[in-house]
Amino acid sequence: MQIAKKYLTEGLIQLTILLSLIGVRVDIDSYLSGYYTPLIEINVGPSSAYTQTPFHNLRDTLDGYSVHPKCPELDYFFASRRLLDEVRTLGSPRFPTQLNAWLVHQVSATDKADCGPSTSNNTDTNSGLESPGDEVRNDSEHLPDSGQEVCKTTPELGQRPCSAGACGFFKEEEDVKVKEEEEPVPLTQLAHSSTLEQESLLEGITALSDPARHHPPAIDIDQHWSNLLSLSVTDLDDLDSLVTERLSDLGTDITSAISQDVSLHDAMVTSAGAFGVASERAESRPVTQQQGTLLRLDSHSDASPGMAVGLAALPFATVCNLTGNVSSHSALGGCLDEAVFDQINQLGLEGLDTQLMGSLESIDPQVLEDLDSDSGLSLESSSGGPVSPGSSEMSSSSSSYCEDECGATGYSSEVDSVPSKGIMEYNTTWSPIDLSESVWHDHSYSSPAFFNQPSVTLPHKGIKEEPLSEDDDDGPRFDDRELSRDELRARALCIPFSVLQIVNMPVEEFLEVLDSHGFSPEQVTLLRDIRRRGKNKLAAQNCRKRKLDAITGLQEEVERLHAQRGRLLREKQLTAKTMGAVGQQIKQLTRDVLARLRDNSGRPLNPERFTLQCGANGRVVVQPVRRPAVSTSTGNKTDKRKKEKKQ
DNA sequence: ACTAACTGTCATCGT
DNA sequence: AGACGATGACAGTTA
Repeated sequence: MQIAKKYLTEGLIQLTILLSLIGVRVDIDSYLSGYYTPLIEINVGPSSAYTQTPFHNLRDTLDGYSVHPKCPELDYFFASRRLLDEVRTLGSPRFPTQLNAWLVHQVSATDKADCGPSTSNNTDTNSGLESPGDEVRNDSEHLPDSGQEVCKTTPELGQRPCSAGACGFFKEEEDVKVKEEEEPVPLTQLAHSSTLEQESLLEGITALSDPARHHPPAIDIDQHWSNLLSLSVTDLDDLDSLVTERLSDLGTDITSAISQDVSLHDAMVTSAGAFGVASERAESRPVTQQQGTLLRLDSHSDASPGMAVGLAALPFATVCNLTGNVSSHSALGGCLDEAVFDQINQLGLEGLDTQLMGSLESIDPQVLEDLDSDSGLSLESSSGGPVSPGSSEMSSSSSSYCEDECGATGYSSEVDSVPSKGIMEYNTTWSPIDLSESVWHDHSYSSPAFFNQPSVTLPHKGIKEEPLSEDDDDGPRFDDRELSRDELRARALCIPFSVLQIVNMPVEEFLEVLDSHGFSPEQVTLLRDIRRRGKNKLAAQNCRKRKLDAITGLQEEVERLHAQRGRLLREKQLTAKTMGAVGQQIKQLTRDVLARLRDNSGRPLNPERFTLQCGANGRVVVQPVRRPAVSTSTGNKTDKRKKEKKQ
């Protein structure tokens, strides 16, 4: 998931950069939220919740190419990633995406305050023409002539604290975690490093796109577009034609360029403090809004490869040169109309990966503290159900025991709390892998609360509990919660590990814990029992799930066989009817033929005494009807009986 | 009170 | 030998 997110984010960021360079302001947050809808569908697979996958094994194969055979979701996921890598190696800058949110207009610095962190736009329907509505008109009225175009990406990409893929890609995130141990930095901020890195990159690139600093030469707009479109002669013919059509509309108002589904407030960022404002607004945005956008926006991953060659392949300078012209709400705005965007939406974006990632490496971790990611998808996409209490505490899951059994662990990965001190040493050694998206349900050991709260187990009935607010303190949150027996035992024996930790840590780590902490024999026994019971609990859940699946499969097969039986019976009846009809026809034909034949005496043949036989060579011959052997046999029998009687 | 469904746990077996 | 997964059986809980 993280990898998919990363790719997606990269692509969108790159597209955003490109569009910003030509003066188009893009709201990618809503798109990013919507992108995960299909991923959610993947994650809510039927067996995902019960699949126990030793993802600590995957830690050693961060590329993820070694997929546990029992995790089809991961298999699918890594296969997709591998395909993406292969596509990457081809050098073709393509990434199938679709953007549904666009905004093309300028905003003055004074509008920033007016716009504010509104959240209404993201909950609008897909028809972007109606969503911005009045605001579009207002903004168009406020369009300053000297307004600067600023590319803004709302950092709403909720970064899961850990996932197999993310661990492989965001090394710097791990570095941040190490640093986090030194400084009590909220994990919430740290977990979104990927997004922040991209923003940092954008911040650096914005200088290039800033018309105030980068005044492109005044070149004819049509020539620019000709250059632009000529780069995709084969794949963008439609786009070309569309653009040509749109060129006739160059005189239209700039507001017409707002094609669809524009999250106006999110997209409007003035030139002053672009990213700061963006980040602040991102923080203030309610998560529920992200959910709304997540459900509202659709995303396509099936974009035709042919369309993948486009803006991403544009020379950087060419795009830059367009900046000033387009930003001045010239007639080019008409070119950026809906139909054109539909084409552009499918353009590939991976061409700049290397360059961008290189810039991402230079992220300043300190910046992460100022930014937040609403991660409108983390909770929803991961749980597929009620948010587990304490899900917000998965934080340390980004750095702790979210390992294999996280398959049944559920929920998510909202990162916001302080990691458990007792497990800090493991936080640094275990790669964070968040498989919460593969989880459907709660289990005692799966509650994310246990990551941070040693010796605390969420009882099963905790599923029905309302999700706790994320800003709750750890202490009272768990005091009023019923503890499992193992948690009570662990507390009684002062075991500094939560049940979840005990269960989920790799065996090597577990043995090391047993050896290095100087536990008493009772404590060791309890630790082993807790681990055994926890694993067995998950195994039982998995087993039951498989059993139900098997039952379901058998029921389906029974239904299928019933249907097949009925179909065969009908075929049999039909065949019998056909055979009967054919037999009657043959009999009738035989009678007709025989009636027209004459014997040596010139008399017609008796149909009862003669019949027609069709030979293998196709010849038809008249044969006398053989008396049934039964009659002879019966005669023989009667003879035998007579003889017996005589005897 | 009874029942079905769900869940945790134990014992056992195989890998 | 030990860890682990799978699974049947049993018991507790809950609706």
